[in-house]
Amino acid sequence: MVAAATLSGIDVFRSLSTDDREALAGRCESRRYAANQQIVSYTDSSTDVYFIVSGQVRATIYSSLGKEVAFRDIEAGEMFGDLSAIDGEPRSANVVALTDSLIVSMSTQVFWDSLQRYPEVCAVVLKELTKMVRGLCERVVEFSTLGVKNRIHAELLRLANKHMQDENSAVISPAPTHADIASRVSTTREAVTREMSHLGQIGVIERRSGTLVVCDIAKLTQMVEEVRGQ
Amino acid sequence: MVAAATLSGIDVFRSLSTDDREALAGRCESRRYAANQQIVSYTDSSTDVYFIVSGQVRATIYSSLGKEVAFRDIEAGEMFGDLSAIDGEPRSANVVALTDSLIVSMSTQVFWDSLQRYPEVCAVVLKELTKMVRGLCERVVEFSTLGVKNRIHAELLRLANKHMQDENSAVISPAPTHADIASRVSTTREAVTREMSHLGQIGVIERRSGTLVVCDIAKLTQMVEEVRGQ
DNA sequence: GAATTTTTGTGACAAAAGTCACAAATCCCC
DNA sequence: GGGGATTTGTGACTTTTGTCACAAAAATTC
Repeated sequence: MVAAATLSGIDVFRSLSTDDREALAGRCESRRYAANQQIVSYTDSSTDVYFIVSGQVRATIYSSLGKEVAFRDIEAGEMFGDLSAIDGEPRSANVVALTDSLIVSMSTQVFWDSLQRYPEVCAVVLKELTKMVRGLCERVVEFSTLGVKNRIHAELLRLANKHMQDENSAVISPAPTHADIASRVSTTREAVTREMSHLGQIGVIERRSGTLVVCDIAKLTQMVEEVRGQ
Repeated sequence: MVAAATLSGIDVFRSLSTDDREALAGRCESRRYAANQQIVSYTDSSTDVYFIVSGQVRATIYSSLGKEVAFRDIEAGEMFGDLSAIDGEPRSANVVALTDSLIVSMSTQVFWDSLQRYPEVCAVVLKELTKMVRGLCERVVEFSTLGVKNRIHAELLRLANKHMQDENSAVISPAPTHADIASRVSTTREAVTREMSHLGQIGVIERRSGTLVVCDIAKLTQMVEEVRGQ
């Protein structure tokens, strides 16, 4: 059982009236997860849908045997587990809490009910799926057309755009580790280290204590498409 | 204006009653496209949704500058252009007719209407999007974890699964060109040629006139995950 | 069925990316 | 504020992938 107010922070339900939200809240569960705790495993066959009230969570995909790929980080207000709820197939990813998190879950049944009953909810879900498709397309194109260095640029750019400070610079805090970036663009930690120190030398990024500063977004933007990384 | 019968071949509308289909058909247009004719360009800002009544069509994504990636082939009964209709963003891909095709189009407005009015339609659209997400995830994982040879195996396997003949073999006709396969898995034509002649030597595939025969699907399946291509 | 045009096959070489092995720098926790 | 754990930096080397340049084979066209 969940308080109606809890759902007001969830993107998908934001447009509902308080009454509707209350009705829905009565049919959800909520639970806390500690950092590093597993929430969904790509082996299990549950089909619940989850909503992050607070905290942050990471989805990791696995290849048919073993290797893992950082897939996406999911923030407060967002949803995950919808794929399995929609098509009934097994989960596509492992989901682990990055920080202590409060998470609401809903059965497939209730989820479908709400999609049918509230067109606004349905619209938001459609839009989220669409956004995922576009994001994934971008990633596929990136893998197909960009070399490792350029993919690193692209990833830094994405990070920068999420943390814009002013027109041309961004402060990313806490700074992601090189290994982290490497896993997102599928390369090795070493390649990231090398390229990032190069970017440091030419003054595009800078690192101070625990933060990463992108000083020249314009230049980085331009570098993404340049074939020669140097 | 479109005959109601025309829509009965479209997956998304299959579940509707004849009456509903008729109502909807009155609000659609239909048009023929010749092979190689462009249907949607990734530059234009239309937001119509298209449904393939007959024929076959190919969507190609473009990177921010120039390079193209074969994205997916779309068959009779399927839909495209839904992304832009849902989120209002520009088209993500070029779409070109592969064969002479008959295509029905529907305005964004009518599309949303039908999503709201007919829950079955909405459910199918949600499922299609989900399927795209899963397919793209698979592709991303593939790029991240598999080398070129293994990606070629995986692509052949996908083709084979679409054209199964019996338990362990498939006949693909017409055979795709090597350049075609190369573009789907993002490598060079030469790499495909080399790997395919190797597969021929070990008896996994065989080519006869215009067709490609996968004789040993089991072996191919096993090879996808093997690190050594040989 | 001769002449093109497209596809396929292959070798030699160049460039890109990954691996390994360690040293140095930072971070974090009592 | 010392000490262990984690993260970063870097060189040497291997493997993978792509590029170029042609020749051979097939498919198409007229």
